Amino acid sequence: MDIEQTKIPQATAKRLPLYYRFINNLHSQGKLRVSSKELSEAVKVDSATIRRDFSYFGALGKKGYGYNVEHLLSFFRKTLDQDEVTEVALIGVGNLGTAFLNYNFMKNNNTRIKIAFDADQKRVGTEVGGVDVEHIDDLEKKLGNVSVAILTVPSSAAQGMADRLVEAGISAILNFTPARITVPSSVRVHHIDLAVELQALVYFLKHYPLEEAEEE
Amino acid sequence: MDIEQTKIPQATAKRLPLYYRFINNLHSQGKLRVSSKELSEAVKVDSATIRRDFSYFGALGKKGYGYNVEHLLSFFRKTLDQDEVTEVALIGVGNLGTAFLNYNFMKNNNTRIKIAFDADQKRVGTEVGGVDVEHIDDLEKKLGNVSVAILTVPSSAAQGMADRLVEAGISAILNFTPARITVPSSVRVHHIDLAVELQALVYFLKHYPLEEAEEE
DNA sequence: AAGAAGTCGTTAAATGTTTCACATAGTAAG
DNA sequence: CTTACTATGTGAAACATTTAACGACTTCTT
Repeated sequence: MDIEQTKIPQATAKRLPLYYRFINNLHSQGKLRVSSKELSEAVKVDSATIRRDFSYFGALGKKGYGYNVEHLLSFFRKTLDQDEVTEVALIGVGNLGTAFLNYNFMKNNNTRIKIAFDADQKRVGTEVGGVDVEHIDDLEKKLGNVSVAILTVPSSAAQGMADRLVEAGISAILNFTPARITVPSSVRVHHIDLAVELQALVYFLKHYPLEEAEEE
Repeated sequence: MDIEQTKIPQATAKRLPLYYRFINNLHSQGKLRVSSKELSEAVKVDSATIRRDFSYFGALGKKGYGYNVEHLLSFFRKTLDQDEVTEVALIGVGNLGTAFLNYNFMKNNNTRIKIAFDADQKRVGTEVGGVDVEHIDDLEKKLGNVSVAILTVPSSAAQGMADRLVEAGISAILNFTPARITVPSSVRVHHIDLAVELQALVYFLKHYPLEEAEEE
């Protein structure tokens, strides 16, 4: 079905959801056409990069005109499987987990947090952001065929939970704990390490001076 | 002072905080030496990449021996300015903001959230995770010489808040809103877009199949 | 209808990052 | 001391990504 798509660079793939959201915005605003230059200003990605990214999917635009918003939107919807919702489980309803549950992922999105798990009996049985919280002991029983998990547990519990998720058949984990988890090569893991992000920003700030402020 | 450091690749710079944390762990465990191979398994970064990264800072190791943990740690502490705390302000004490305030950034870290701001009078005057919450109207008055801001406001407020932060003299913004904010070129912005991260993971899962599970 | 202006899609060049592979220098042991 | 081993640091190759530049085609203007 998508043998060709395998050739799309990862850097491009990571930008697709971003493009999708902005194209969606344009569509809501009733805009009919958009150029790579305009889009570039909105998403802060070089216009040549945008044209290159789009070109991996064939000729989406028209020379001298730009891109038709409607067409672009329906194309991206297909490509990002916006019509097919991916169900997600959230593990660990602490502060960060709660933030996720309350975050409205559904606005432009193809993912739904279907179920949440926590070890704290006080939270079990409650509903957070419209999602039922189950006890972590029932993970295997209640996970169903959910294939993606968001891991927002304390880092000491991360590897153990990852093992259980893998055993339960999960295919991908979005890991928000500082722990670097080990999983079989068939499971995809993305790390988002908030402390590292903040430290890296501070490091860049101190060591990579930007040009001096130009007055607005 | 760090003319040489300007040459360090950004990809390397982003890994430094990660290395630092794991070296710190090893030190706490009383480990005296570590090889690039060992470290590689812990942080999930190729050992050649680790050696290359370290080499930008000169010869930190010894051939045939590896790296002295104590020495590595004190080197990284200096390099990442661990002795000098960078003060951070958090804007928007919603779910995500609260998660940040409760997150213990201080464990291995050179950053401290010193003050938080919110528009909701009910939150003003309270303390979350040990940080006082001030009213957003007092931003300019109470910001002091804080140079980094974490932006966890609704995306509709993002650009406006960014403008105020810039005006108030902030140097770097960690933007958790989906909005792509526009700032003068002297201000550094990093985006972390949770919805995009999740969508990208799902996209990779569907379009970039990993090798089949090898039994553990 | 013709010329001017605009914008894509792409070739080629530049830039950035990772990985291989090995000479070298140090360790460890007898 | 000598030999065997180990693991760094790095030159060079491979790989990945971005950016510049421009020919070709479309739309717009007169």
